Amino acid sequence: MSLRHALLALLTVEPMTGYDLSKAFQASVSHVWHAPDSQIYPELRRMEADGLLVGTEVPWGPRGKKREYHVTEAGLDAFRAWMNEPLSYTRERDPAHLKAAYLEWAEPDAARAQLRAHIANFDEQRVEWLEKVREIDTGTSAMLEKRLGHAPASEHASIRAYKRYTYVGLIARAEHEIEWAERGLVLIDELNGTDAAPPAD
Amino acid sequence: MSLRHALLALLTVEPMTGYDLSKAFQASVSHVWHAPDSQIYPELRRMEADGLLVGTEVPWGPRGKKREYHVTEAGLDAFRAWMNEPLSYTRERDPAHLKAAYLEWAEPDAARAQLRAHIANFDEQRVEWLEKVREIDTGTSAMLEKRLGHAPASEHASIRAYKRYTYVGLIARAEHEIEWAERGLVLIDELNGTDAAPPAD
DNA sequence: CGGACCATGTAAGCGGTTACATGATTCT
DNA sequence: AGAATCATGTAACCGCTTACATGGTCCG
Repeated sequence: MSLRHALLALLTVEPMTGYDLSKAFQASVSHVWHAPDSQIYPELRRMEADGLLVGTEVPWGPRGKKREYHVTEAGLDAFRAWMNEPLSYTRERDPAHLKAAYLEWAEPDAARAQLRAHIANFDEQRVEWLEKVREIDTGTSAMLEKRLGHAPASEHASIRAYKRYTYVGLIARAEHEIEWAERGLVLIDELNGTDAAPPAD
Repeated sequence: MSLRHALLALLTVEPMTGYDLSKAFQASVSHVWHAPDSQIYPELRRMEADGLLVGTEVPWGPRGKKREYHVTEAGLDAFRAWMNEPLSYTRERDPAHLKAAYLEWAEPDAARAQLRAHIANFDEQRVEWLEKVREIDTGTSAMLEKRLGHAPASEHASIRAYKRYTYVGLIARAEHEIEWAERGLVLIDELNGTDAAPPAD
């Protein structure tokens, strides 16, 4: 049910079409939340049916049209309610750590490749999030600046701070995952005796 | 598709029933992977149909019976193949960080409660994993000791080391999440001016 | 005899993935 | 004219959750 709230979060900035939201997901929430078109369009229809959004047909070119959604009062209430209610933490399901626990079954090279992929994955995320923080700090995030434009000045500090806080936390987590995988690479070498003889010194 | 491989991982130790596996999930893989009975039993049937397992009916009491599964060669091959192939990293979907990014929408107290729940959740996990590491170190993990009993002595170090490595990594991650949430609590206080006046000293 | 535990599922539904399908617009 | 992009979905399937259902065993 978080897709619904992620969509609400984005639509609190300004009315958007399904296509806009799809792009916004990639540009602004990517790596915190992902959703394909095939999920976004039907969900928007459902949200409209539930009264959280109102969709209006907007002409686009001579024959084309698009549907722009804006949040209703009920939608804002639903979003605030979600923000105020505690999250239910679901059980861990972590394939990378599951595999790590049984790494003795893998070929050493496959085990190394696994951990290198882990590093590559989180390094990529890290770079993206560093860029997000830079955008927050330099005022070059289109979505954030629009959001600030519609919010009272008294809230600007909070809005900016919470976004920054989120991304900085994700960067730290990515760095932790990278360090963990790097320790794993060392461990694989140790267990497979790549070092000729441990120096007794 | 990881449930299947988690089940294979556990069944490489010794033959077990669905009920045993359900318990083993709670005791040994809990918080790395969770699966309810309603998922385990049908999956075991499917795995048997796919030739990865063989199930044998074992009498249990005067009229009762249970089905004990053991891994076939094909099952071992499938498990090794999974261990040797790289994981595909799926997109992030992280409700806690999604909410954190929009914390200005929550009441300060709700925001605090949210972060405290985050701390409680990861603190609980941390305690469980610390206990797992202790069991590994003291040789009091039933599953691990059984596993070592069936493995050549030359592999004991690796088996133990990878399990330890996994849990230590998870502990570090939990601690990171706790630290992040604690920074968040400080941030909420700062933004809501709980401190009467910042000491200029 | 009752309560804790052992044992094995079915069924409905949900959120998400993957693949497919269609057509208009804008720019070069 | 063709390519990139804008725009909106449908359909099949999959893994997982939640709720429900049933019956046997073991021990005090």
